[in-house]
Amino acid sequence: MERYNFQVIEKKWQIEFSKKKLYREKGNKFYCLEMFPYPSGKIHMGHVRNYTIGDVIARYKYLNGYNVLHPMGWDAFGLPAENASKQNNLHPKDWTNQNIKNMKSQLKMLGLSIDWDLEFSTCDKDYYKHQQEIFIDFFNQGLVSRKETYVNWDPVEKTVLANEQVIDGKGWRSNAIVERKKLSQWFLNITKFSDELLEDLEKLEGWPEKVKLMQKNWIGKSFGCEIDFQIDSEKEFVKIFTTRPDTIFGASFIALSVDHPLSKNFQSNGNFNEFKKECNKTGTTEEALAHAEKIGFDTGLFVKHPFLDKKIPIYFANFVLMDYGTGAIFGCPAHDQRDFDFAKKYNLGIIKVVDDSKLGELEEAYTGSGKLINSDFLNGLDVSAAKEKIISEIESKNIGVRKTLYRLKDWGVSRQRYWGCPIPMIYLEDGSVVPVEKNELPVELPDDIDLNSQGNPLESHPKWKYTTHKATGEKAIRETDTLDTFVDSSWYFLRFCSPNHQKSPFDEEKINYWMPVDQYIGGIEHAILHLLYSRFFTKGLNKFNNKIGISEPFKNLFTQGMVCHESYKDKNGNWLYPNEIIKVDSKTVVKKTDKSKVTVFPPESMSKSKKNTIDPEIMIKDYGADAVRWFILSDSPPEKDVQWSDSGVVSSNKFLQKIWDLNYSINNRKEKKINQKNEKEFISTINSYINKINNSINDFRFNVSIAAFYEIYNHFTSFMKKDLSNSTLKEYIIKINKLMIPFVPHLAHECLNLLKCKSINEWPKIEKSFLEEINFAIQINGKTRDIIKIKKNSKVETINKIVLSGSKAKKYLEDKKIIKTIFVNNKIINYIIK
RNA sequence: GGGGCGAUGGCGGAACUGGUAGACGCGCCAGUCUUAGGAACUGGUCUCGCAAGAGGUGAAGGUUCGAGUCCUUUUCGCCCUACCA
Repeated sequence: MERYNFQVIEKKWQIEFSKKKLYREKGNKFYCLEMFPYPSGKIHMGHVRNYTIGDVIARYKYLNGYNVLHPMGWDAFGLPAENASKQNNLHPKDWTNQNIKNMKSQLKMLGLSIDWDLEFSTCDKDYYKHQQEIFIDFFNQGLVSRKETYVNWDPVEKTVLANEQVIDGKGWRSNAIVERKKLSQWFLNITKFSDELLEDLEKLEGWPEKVKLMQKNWIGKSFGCEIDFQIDSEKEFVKIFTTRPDTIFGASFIALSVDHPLSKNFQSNGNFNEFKKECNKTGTTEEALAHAEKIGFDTGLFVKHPFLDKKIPIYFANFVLMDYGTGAIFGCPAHDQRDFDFAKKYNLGIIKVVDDSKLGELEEAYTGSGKLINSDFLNGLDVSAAKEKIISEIESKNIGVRKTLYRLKDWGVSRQRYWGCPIPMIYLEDGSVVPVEKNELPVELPDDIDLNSQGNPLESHPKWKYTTHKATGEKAIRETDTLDTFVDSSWYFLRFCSPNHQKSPFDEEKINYWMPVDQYIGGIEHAILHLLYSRFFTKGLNKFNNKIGISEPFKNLFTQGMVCHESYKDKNGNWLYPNEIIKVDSKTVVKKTDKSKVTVFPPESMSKSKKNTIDPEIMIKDYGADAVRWFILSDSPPEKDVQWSDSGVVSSNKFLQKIWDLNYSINNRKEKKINQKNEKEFISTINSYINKINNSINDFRFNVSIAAFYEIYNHFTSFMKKDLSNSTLKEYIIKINKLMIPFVPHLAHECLNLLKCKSINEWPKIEKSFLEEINFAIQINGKTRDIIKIKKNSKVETINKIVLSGSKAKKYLEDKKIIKTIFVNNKIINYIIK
């Protein structure tokens, strides 16, 4: 067998790839983008999968005649750099640049078709300068506001977190229980686009339904109305929000959040304060929240029912949130489960107002549809009609208004951190806040900082902090907060179109040509945050700057699954890396060092904490980049999780070796006799495989493409032995090599080189004339009895003749009466017999 | 609690709009060749059966000439989300 030396050959082609880009003079544009990597220092298998998928698409589109943009850069700001700096006494800038250098060389080892001339980092002042400009534009357009609000304070990271960064009441990174703290913060007013962000989801046909649904739920639009309930014996009102105004005749209590303004009246009430404490104690775990008991505090106050001569008690309740709606609700126990639980506990009335067509007492709330009962003028209407009627009634009585509510909140972007984009605002002595003059940009991050100072190092950097307002010469103080790093990644895809443009964030002409991104590829973990923010930025820029002419940044989105591996624990309960264990047999796994027994845990997403990671660089060095790419694409559909297996990559390597050997053998094959039947059969099958590969690439089913290559290899080896011309074999192995370029670019190029192929930058066309014969199924009573090869569009009569003259199905038809024949062109014929 | 996705051999997974179930790979079994090795090659591998054949896609029912695919019910698993009024 002819050896293939991937170490030497891959390096050789990587030099070629870095010179050769995917641009073409002619052809439609195609912008292929993978999600922005954070420069953590080393690539992991998740990156390998992401960029391999992207590379397949980029190269495939290029070979099919597209002018392809395939850039890469670095999402380089963020907390890890600061933490690492403290540990290693290395400046965040140096730590980040080192990491970038290392990761870039690792990515190059994968043989990706990236145009590195477009590379930039978000921590480059050339980049964040333009970001500051956009921020100021947004500020002038009313898309930025400053609000004094309660924020999610992470006591470990000593910073504010966005709502989206709080998971189960804990910081997404530190896992510390998040505290509430009142701070003045900068907000991007994403809620100004709530409706557009929601409605435009429908335009995104190339997005997974799942992601669109997650965004829809996150925006959380709901219809209903506000109603004012007059507090008995007082002039005050309680304003509530409800989506079920139709159930107002079933109202039996009012529930307020403990933070509701009315709570001021109870500040000196010890019982109330105790109750409030009790509410705050409610656990933060999922389990606790799911089963948290509904508890209330009776205020002793009542409201008047707006349509009945009835008093309704007011409670404070732990399940009412201040930051949604008005922080107050009316409870209709019969038709809301929470209200039902609450009413049971405090013995409040349960009045059925929607007919559930069941007799007797309710055992749980009925939330379905039906006709209204016990509801005066609403009786007999169904739920939606009742809603309409009651809302107009409420509006005409002037006690409330129709209202649409969103769950989406404005995006708090202030971070009390050093390693981020400085917010280009200054505070004047009179207390006003103004943007930095645009010609003063960038507001540069100072290098000389003391990272060991408490809190934000920018706070304790007087030279940087104290400045003057250039327009008036007034003394001023800089904003020392920096921007959330999600801001950095909300427009980088625009910058890639013209990364060196100096005058403005982007060259309009370039944007108009390249945007939107034709294919965006990344992880599902960005389904909400990053993708929603990017959509918001695009809309913000489009609406006010009118520069980009698009309202959605990503035409097609693909979310890949994770890379998984088993994890191992030794007898002392310590996690072990895969290379610290030995598999004795299918059941026994032992530790390398002392041969002690190891417990094996089922595969899950690779993570450093469980040490179930595989270093891509080692795999590339041992088996070659092509083998790693091949394996990661071959084993599972790309949107599903894939399980890394060493034996899988070993066999990938072996197969690629065989492909090389096949090319070599064809190149040196002795000429054989020519057999026309063989020629035709060989070529027609190859054409059906080309068809299969085209379809599977277009559908992102690369595992199916790869299966087809295995079949192709088997097809070639069986025909190598038969009578078939060398020219045919050579012609078609060249086509196959071209089909392999997107998957294994090094090997494919080397093979084409071996065969002295000159025209490599084109995709093989299917020769339709060779796809005339098809497999056709013969069924008897719905059971398949034979498969025959026939010409496309053969007539029933022709098929009948073939069946009766010699097919395996013939014997089933003898002496039988055919009562019906079902014929489906090019597929089956089904004889129904008695 | 709400929402979504899924269930096919020992394993990962194929099967385009209903039309050859199990492609392809891994693993396993047997054989060949061997400086007997975790190399290479050949054959086998859903179940029952010597065979012809029959059964078979989590379970039950339905529609159809024909169901892994469509409908109803149900069980299990995974993911997201959360007192959102």
